[in-house]
Amino acid sequence: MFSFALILLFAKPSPALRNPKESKKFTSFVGKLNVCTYICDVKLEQAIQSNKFKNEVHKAGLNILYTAWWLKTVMSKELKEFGLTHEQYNVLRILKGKHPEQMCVRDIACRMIEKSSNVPRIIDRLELKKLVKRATSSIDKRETVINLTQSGLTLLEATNASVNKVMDGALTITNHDAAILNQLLEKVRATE
Amino acid sequence: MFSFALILLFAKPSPALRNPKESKKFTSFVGKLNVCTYICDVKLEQAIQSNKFKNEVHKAGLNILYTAWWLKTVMSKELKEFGLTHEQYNVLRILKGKHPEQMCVRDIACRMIEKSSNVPRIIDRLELKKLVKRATSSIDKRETVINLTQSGLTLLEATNASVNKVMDGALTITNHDAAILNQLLEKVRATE
DNA sequence: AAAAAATAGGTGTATGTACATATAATTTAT
DNA sequence: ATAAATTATATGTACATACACCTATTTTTT
Repeated sequence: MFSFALILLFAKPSPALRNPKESKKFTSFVGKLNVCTYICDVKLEQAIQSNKFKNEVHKAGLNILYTAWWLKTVMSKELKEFGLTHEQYNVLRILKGKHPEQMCVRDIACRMIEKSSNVPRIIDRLELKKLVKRATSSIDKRETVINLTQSGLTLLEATNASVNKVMDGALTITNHDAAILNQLLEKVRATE
Repeated sequence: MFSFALILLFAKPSPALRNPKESKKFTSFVGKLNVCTYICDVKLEQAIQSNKFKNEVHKAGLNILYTAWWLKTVMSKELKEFGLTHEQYNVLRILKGKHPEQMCVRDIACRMIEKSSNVPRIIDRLELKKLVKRATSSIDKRETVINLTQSGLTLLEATNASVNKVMDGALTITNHDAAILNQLLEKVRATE
């Protein structure tokens, strides 16, 4: 459902037989679909047209990167309906978690999934859309405190239902498998 | 080792006790370290300072996004030594896979991990650095064919060793666990 | 063969990322 | 109490992403 955009971009195989090796490799995976760019691809091998991985660990690294890209694409497609980017939505949700308390920029940055996101500039855009309000903290004048506006709150509520529905639909995994996946991802990151 | 940049940005806890609830939540996780931004964080809860997940599936979604960000950061740090970005490195590796055959832009795009990367512009930068060469295909004049130069090949070889070492060091998971992880990630994406 | 459709690549714009640096305010060290 | 260090935020720049749109070329349709 959210895959149409990419299908439009890439759906048809390259013209005919100019590159027969290519088509062969390709069809050996999935018949006549040009899976290399079909967003619903299941297999990493198809998604990035490679099956030469050094080992399962290396493959897992690529798999994590690819799955994250896939998930972001699915989410962004949904968020676009509401005029929000993934990052703007993330900031709004973080603010909601404390609402009606306000938060300073640093506290928001700490809770971002992508730590190096440039929070001041994301807030610039939310402020332009009047979804949040900025003010200087009276306690510490270095701090900028941010507050959800009523319209920000309303938009977020409207978005949440839609996003949750898509997430539930897209992530086809049981709660039990998800728990194992969570453990493994944390093992992956367990650099000593 | 690759975490210094972020530690510098965020390492010290907020000044004192202005927000005691906050510090408490924080110290209950890891003592005196401000884990929220410590790049080697193991637990997602610490990394994004939240433990209110709808369910394990939802948490897995965030965990995948966070792990991908973490992995990209680790890799990028290493690639910077060679003056390459993650995406430029990805394109070079894809070209190497076919070398000495040349590839057209579309074939490269198909193999990218992040499908919507703007390949022509990434190639612009590689070309400026004389790591690749562009030419118009004689068979189909719409196509631009790209070739690794000798210096591109040399740089890639130098980079690979370094990147593999870091990947092996960073991804602390057994081959067996990685295989399970790969299966689970493919289940996640198995939208019907 | 001519018209229509599709394809490959490129470009423009808004947004975001990565990183260096700047400025004002606050805290710490002396 | 003052100087030095730190903190919070913002800004500038290069690179990348997301998406719309453009042009030249090739393929398909008629």
